[in-house]
Amino acid sequence: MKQKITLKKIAQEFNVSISTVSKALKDSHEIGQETRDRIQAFAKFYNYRPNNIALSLKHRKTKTIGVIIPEVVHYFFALIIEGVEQIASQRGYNVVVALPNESLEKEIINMETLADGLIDGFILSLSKETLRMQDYHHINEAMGLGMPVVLFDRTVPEIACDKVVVDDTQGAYNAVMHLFERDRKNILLLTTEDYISVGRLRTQGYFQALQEKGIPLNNDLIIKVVDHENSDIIMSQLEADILKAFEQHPNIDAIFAVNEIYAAAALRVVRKLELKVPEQVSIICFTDGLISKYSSPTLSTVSQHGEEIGKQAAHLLIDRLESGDENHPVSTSVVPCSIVQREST
Amino acid sequence: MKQKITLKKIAQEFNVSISTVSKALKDSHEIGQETRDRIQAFAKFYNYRPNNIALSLKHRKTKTIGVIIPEVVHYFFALIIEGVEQIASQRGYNVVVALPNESLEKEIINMETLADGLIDGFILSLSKETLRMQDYHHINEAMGLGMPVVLFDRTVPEIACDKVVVDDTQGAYNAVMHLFERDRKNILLLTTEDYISVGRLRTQGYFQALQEKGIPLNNDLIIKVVDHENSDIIMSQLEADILKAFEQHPNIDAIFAVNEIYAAAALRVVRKLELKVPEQVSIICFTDGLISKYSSPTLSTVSQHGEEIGKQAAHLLIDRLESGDENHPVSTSVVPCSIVQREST
DNA sequence: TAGAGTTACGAAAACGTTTTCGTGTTAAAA
DNA sequence: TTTTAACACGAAAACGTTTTCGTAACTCTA
Repeated sequence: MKQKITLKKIAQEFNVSISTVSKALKDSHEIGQETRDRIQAFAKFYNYRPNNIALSLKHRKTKTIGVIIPEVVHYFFALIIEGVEQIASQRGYNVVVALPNESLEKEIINMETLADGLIDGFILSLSKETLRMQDYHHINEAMGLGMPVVLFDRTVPEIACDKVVVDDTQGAYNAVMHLFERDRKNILLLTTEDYISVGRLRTQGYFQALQEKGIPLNNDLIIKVVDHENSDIIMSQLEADILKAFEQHPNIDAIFAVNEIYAAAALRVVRKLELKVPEQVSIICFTDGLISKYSSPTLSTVSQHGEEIGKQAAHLLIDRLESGDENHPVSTSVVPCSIVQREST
Repeated sequence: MKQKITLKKIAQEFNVSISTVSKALKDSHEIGQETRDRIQAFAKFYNYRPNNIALSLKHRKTKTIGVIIPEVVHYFFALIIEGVEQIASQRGYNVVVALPNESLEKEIINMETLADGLIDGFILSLSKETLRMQDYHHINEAMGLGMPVVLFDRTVPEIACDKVVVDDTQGAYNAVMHLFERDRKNILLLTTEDYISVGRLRTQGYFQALQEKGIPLNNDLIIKVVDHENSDIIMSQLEADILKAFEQHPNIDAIFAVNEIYAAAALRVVRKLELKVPEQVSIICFTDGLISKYSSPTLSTVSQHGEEIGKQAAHLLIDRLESGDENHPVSTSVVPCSIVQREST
């Protein structure tokens, strides 16, 4: 096993000092042309690469940013990462990602280990548990220690930092309007409990659209999915609820789901009832992911433009990092949603 | 902004040396009980946490392992990460993940930046492009520099390192047998081009099963999907191919796909043809992911137990890291597949 | 030929730790 | 009282860099 080559070894080889080597490799005019050439050739031959750890220690910054994603499996989050990576590499930063898997405890651990010198700043979306517990001390602590944080998608007002959010209310409103345009009147809403901000906001959008159309709110047409560790239980409960809704209200002619998993459940029930999509029942949902794209019929969705969110978050973070200004004002950027129409509407 | 607290600052506070502080925090008996207590209390109060970068530089190891995943969006890879994380945190390691997005170039960049001091070893699955180009120099270079590598899922014999693979051939064989047991005779195979090892192996399993049943190979029943940057083009081409196969061979009564995306395409075509699943056509595929779980009907799959793969890979890597033995023998561990039966068979 | 300027390099500090090896002080043993 | 041991702590090197500040040896200029 060849050991990694260091400045010291090169210096020994040429009987010069470490500083000379360092400068020679940076093509400093302080070093004679001939020495420079020889050292550079040698370094190239042995594939010298500076040790990042040493650089980080020296410069007290790591040029890497940490992305914390509650759950990888969402295509949406995958897009975020891609967006962040694009901008990061453009602007000379590395990206590492951590996956607390919706757990507050792991979120804290992830943040702490990353914060201990490994990264310069965070881009993160809060885990469900964090939201439920309303425990944000770790985020605020990190910021208190001068570690910038950009929150995206699942944010809360209690944390004063840069944020990138989608216009959930507007997106939901548009989705429901999209259904109205197709002469749908009785729209079943599948949403989350209110502590999930995005669920709450999307529910609001639904309300707004109804109100504007002068359609009275019918609580029977709102199903709030109760979260549970076991996703199978969530799903079967949800399907039962949807079935019941259809039994009580056979005139339901559209479904709006706040994510594609719920829409998939709806699709199963609708199929069981032998209703035609989209002829008898239209379906539209948030999250333009794999399930919507590959289900049959394919599902119309509200796309949140994950990549764009990732890009903006990265820009926001790096801008702050490079401003060096402690009082850099916080900003919230809102990226609009757009409707992706497919077979289900 | 409070600056992060360091040993030096604590030392100043107490008018002792840095070494004393370091030892006190480690509860060394070299330091008087009283001093120890006071320093520990102070450190706790100010929430002292050692700087990881400095530790890494000192110990010349980072206690973090890098996982390189060609594409996040696969649920399978998400499971891998979870498995790795579990074992890693159990054994005191951090995990960072990089996502080259199926590109050889990004794979190389990712590896290089991580290798420059950020991690102690790699767990990775080769990107499609890497496999196509058969360019493995970066992997071998990393290993040459004493950076251990564990390959999983998409592996090649040209790289001599620890590996964790699924028994693709066996899994495919079992899947096809599963179809035979349901009296299916004419099985359409949807597979990849042969340079993707897992596709090739799964195709082999299909051949084996047919051979054992004495059923002659019919090339019309084998569709090899040509890869393309634009997944929509892949999909529509695939759907056209499947449709053609059904037109030429109306007696097709089952489909075996090497991944769930292809199965989703099959499902769409079958629906278009108004064939009942599973009554008229059974479907089974590799990759027990979200699409299979949430499609309707739900798809039977060959599960590769991603989490288990991740766990074994992590163990393999950490074992090697901690053995300190340059000649630690390489091993390949094979984790069996199992069939998850759902509505489609 | 003295002074100034240039060239080509080295010494050393710094980043935050850990760890080995002293060493001065005090207490116990001979 | 001298020797020895235990105790409590500090100095310094090391990890691999970057960077500031010197400085010796030349080369000009006047």
